Amino acid sequence: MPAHETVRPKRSDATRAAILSAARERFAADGYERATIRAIAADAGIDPAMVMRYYGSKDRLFAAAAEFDLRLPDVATIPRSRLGVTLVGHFLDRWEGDETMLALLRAAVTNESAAEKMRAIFATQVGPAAVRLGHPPAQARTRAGLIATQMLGLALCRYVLRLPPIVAMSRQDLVTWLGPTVQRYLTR
Amino acid sequence: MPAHETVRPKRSDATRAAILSAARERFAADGYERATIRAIAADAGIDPAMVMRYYGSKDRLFAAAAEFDLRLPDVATIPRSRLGVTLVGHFLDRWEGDETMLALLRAAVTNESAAEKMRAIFATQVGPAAVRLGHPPAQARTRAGLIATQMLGLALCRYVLRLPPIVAMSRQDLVTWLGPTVQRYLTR
DNA sequence: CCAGAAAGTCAACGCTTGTTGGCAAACAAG
DNA sequence: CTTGTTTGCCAACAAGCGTTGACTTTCTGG
Repeated sequence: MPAHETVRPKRSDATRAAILSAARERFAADGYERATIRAIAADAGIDPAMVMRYYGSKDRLFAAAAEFDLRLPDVATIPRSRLGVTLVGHFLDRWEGDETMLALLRAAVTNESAAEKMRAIFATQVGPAAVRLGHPPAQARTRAGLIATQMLGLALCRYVLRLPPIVAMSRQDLVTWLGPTVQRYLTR
Repeated sequence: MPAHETVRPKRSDATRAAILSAARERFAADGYERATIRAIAADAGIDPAMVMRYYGSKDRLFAAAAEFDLRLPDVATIPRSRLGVTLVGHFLDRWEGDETMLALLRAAVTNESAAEKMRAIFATQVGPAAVRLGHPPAQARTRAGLIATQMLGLALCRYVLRLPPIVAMSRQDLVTWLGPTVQRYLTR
């Protein structure tokens, strides 16, 4: 197989993608243990055995389905005074457009490898942003953690627990209320 | 049985208590579905059938084990400027001394009746506190929800996900950082 | 001391789960 | 057309689950 040619898409790619998409949905809706391979396979319209063939085990399927990048903007390009509101808005966009984060959050509560993935996201994606703002590394890690408490708490209350007052709030309301909090955690 | 006499403690009360205590531990450590009746019974040193006899079903056992009262102090007696730090300290005390809240949080992510219980706690215990501070009811509910995002987010990161920077922080650090946030959510 | 109730044990049920191996159909290459 | 490989389905497994009913042991009131 010549390396310079584009690899021809395999016939099974569509199935793989269908499995991954169904898996994200189920993990997001039900959490790790209640999302069954059989249900995921049924959603994808294929046999449970195919899930095993392509992903090996439920654990590895979850690992593949929960790959997530926050895609944080470069904080250096954001006006200092608008850091908080911008980031809160970005988190909301990133979560509502893709249920991967919800799957990860629901699973992380009872699954250790999912929890580890969540820790890695804040350590490797939010932490460096705080460093770029001029904070020493140790302090940057703390600030990233504080942002996690507020933003994951928001996700928990709005999407998982569905607290009525939080569900009722508009995107703008949330940005207005939580923006200053994140601003303070990031800039003192 | 004369009503004026104290009811003699039944012989089974110790067992009932042991089951409840083991159940709280397991639900807190493993979440609702991974905490098995068999494991709870083993921890309590009795047969799984006893759990069924005394609590009827796993659902009802959980309901009994997750009864929780925040025991919020009367906000009217707290100096206005210290409301935030006082409440954050109180939440921390209430959570570290009793794993019921952790059991409830872990279970609420995948169990609807646990989620309902969590919603009720903030609606009936935190909401009224905001009303007592002079806010109109609708606004008080919103404020209680905002406090939930921050305090449940803290519990999630510190006790469930175990984010290292949040685990490393002292009680005093947390009060200092989160106090002003809760203060703002409560007093504008 | 004795009958009846309470407390506790034991073995099993029906069901669901992740996972496996064998076999049929569809495709690709010669 | 004939191979060999890829893709897929089917049936079954071993294990674990919540739950049940029959049985034995322990206590208690008269």
